Amino acid sequence: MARWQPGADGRLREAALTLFLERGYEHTTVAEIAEQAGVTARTFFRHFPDKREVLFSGVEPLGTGMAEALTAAPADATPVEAVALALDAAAALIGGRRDQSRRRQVVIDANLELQERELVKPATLASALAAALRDRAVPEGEARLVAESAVTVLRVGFDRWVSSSGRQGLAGTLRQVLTQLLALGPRPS
Amino acid sequence: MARWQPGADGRLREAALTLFLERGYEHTTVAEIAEQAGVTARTFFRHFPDKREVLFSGVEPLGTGMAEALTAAPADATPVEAVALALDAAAALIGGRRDQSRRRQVVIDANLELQERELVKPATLASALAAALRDRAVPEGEARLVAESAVTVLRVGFDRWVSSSGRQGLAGTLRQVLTQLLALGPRPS
DNA sequence: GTCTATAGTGCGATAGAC
DNA sequence: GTCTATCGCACTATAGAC
Repeated sequence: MARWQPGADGRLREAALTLFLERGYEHTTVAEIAEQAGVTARTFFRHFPDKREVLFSGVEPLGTGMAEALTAAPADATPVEAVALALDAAAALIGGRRDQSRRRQVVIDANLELQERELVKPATLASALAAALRDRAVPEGEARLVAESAVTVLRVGFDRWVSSSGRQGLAGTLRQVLTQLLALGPRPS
Repeated sequence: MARWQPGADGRLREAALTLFLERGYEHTTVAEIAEQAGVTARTFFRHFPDKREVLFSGVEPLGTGMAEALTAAPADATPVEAVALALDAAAALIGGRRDQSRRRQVVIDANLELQERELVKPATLASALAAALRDRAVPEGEARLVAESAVTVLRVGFDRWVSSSGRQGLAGTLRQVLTQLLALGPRPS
């Protein structure tokens, strides 16, 4: 028998989510999470710098993945088209975990400290996307605006998807929200 | 002579901003701010629930003002047209204090704790705007998206305005960014 | 570990506007 | 008289210095 089971990372995430839902974030200790995942507290901190991070570290790949999609988009794609591809990439990354996303949202909504932390994510994500757009030779002003709007679409779409009955996938929801945003024009007088 | 001079609120804000710029947020005590404003520390806390808030409480009227503008917009205005009016209201509220806004930004950019706090503001603002839009019988989904986009425009435009040479007023900048956003369509394939 | 400075609270008293 | 903004002081909690 193996000395340790693989996938400690995912088990820790799952254990944390379960326990946070059961007894609340503040009333759950790292030791309890580790125990439920079959590892020691020391191992927890090897995977996550602090207790909060077990809920948030999963979203870093999102920024990377979306930025990569922007970079990989055809050279002749408009900024908006490139962003649409980045949103597809985001959906591919988290679209399969709707239930987990919903549980995570419940935990965060119940804790003020986590909510503040949750706000940092879209802000850094927007910066990353803006940088990737600038690398595509998109002018500074437009890059910032398009990146922020992409994050808006992601956030609004994600919320819709999480709280919906789930007939539509995340990718479809994001596309739909993007379309809705682009259809807001024409310019008012 | 009066026992106390009126306008303690504004004096405290100004004193705080000046001192924060001089010695940094963390190296300025509430007592010092109060002294410079000609009041006691106890009075500071009667105006602001905590030290950070002296930098942020000024933006609450922004949410109120924008929400009121949304409510007051003509009944036949589209959501986007109503939002344009709300952005005008925002510009009227802070457009005259470009220098103060810039100084405030310098202070916030120098302190992580303040940056986190700064992220909460747009989030609550978006909620307020979404609520005001729903009161205009805008469907839930669209209200959320339009409100978030309005905040995006406000944030991007505000940044441009603060860091620009200032030939263009805030109102003009916001209108310009809104136009740019609405011009992002048409929908990509 | 102790000591100190600071953030932040509770409450009674006071001065002036109305 | 009420109402509001202030002061003054005693207090707790905590973060950092030592």
